[in-house]
Amino acid sequence: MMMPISKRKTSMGRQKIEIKRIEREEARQVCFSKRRAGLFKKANELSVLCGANLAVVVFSPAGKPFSFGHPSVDSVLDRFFSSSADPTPPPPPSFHDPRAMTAAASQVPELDQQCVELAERLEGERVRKETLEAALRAQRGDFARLMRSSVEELGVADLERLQAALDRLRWDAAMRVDQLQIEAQTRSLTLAGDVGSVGGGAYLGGGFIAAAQGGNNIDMQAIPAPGQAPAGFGYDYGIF
Amino acid sequence: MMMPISKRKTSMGRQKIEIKRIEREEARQVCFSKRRAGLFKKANELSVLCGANLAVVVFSPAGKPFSFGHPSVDSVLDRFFSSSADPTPPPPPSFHDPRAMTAAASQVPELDQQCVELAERLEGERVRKETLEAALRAQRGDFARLMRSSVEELGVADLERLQAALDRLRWDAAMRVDQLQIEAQTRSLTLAGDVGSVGGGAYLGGGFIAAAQGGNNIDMQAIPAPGQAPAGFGYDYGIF
DNA sequence: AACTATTCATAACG
DNA sequence: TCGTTATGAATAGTT
Repeated sequence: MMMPISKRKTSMGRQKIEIKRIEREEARQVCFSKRRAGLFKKANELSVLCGANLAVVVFSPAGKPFSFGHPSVDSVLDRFFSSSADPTPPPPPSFHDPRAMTAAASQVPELDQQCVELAERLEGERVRKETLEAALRAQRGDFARLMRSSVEELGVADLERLQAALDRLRWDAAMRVDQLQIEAQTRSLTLAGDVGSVGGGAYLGGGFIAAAQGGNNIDMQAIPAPGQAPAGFGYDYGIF
Repeated sequence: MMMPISKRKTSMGRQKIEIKRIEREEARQVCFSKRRAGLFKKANELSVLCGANLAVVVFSPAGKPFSFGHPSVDSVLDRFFSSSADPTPPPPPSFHDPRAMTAAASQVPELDQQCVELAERLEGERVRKETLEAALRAQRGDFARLMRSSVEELGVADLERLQAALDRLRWDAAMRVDQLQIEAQTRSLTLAGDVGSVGGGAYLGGGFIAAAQGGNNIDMQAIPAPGQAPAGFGYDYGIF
């Protein structure tokens, strides 16, 4: 066990540290980089080893956002929101997009007209939708900020009023959904009857990402430019 | 250096494994539990050491959702969405830069982070209260109008997503209401080690995983089953 | 960024 | 699921 005299310890090795905020700015930044990489690696391993869907979103001390997701950040967060938001949909809608029935239609000639109408309506709707979604996206940030600020800074009374407002909005939306459904059903009643039930061609508008198993269909990226929309992130799922 | 014959290696220790899907069901579940705990621990350490805001959402192989966030999952995801949707916070000044007052930080590691956050929130509230409330009222009105007009135009799929989104927002607000009410109480309870399972039955169990290192304001939980109030702290929301 | 001594995480097992 | 152990991995401090 001879040590070459000339070669003493060249490192103190890893020292034990307390888990508390690192005050020294530079050290904090270095630690962040290392540990963020480690965290993402762990996240990836977990997703691969166990086939788990997961998303990680991290803001650096400087405010830069980083994210990791399997199969994608969006799909995981969508799933998360859905599972947490589902509790109370009052007039539970049973089937989805009228678009789904377009394919199922037209066996009977006289019903083609219905299909055409629906398709036309769809087209117009699609155009309008794009415009509106853009507007809504613009609003989304504001609204998110509104929620955040209200959630953190307003009192209970304000929050309850806000809840009431949200309830009304949701009610309006639900009413509208029902109307559209009834309308669609009425118009295509003689067609295929009940078109899709629930699961059918459900992901027409959603665009679900199939999880590539075995391989690594992952999504790991950093958003460098502060003050810019994170390129490569598709938050174009429509609303939220 | 003779080994006592009677005492061979009692463990193979950690073996190197390939990062690929674990096929054996049970082993996969075990691995998931351990690694999820490890991931959350790492996430917590990162948030504490570097003061980073972060959120982790994980679905178990069985589909059960787990989440960890600092300061909270929602706030981080809202910020994430905002930063991707609207990188340039206009009138409402950015209230989210914890780094702004980090200089005044720690001597007492346990309480430091909390103090900073509380002081931050208080300060922000004091300075912006009137302005904020006015802005919120205005924005709320605008948003409501926008939504009302939008529901007339959007497709069913979009409307359903909107419903889900509104449900989530309402859920967030409800959570916050409750948090405001119990904040003082729970603050003293947030110190705990890792807690094991998320008890409960099918799919989404109630229950939670609370873990706080160094007395930080974090949020680690499994979300509740649909139709149930978020359980785990032993209180009831009574809002829905 | 690279290096290394050390702490930490965890695969295998009871 | 929980505890133990030996070993693979992550990383704090230094260069």
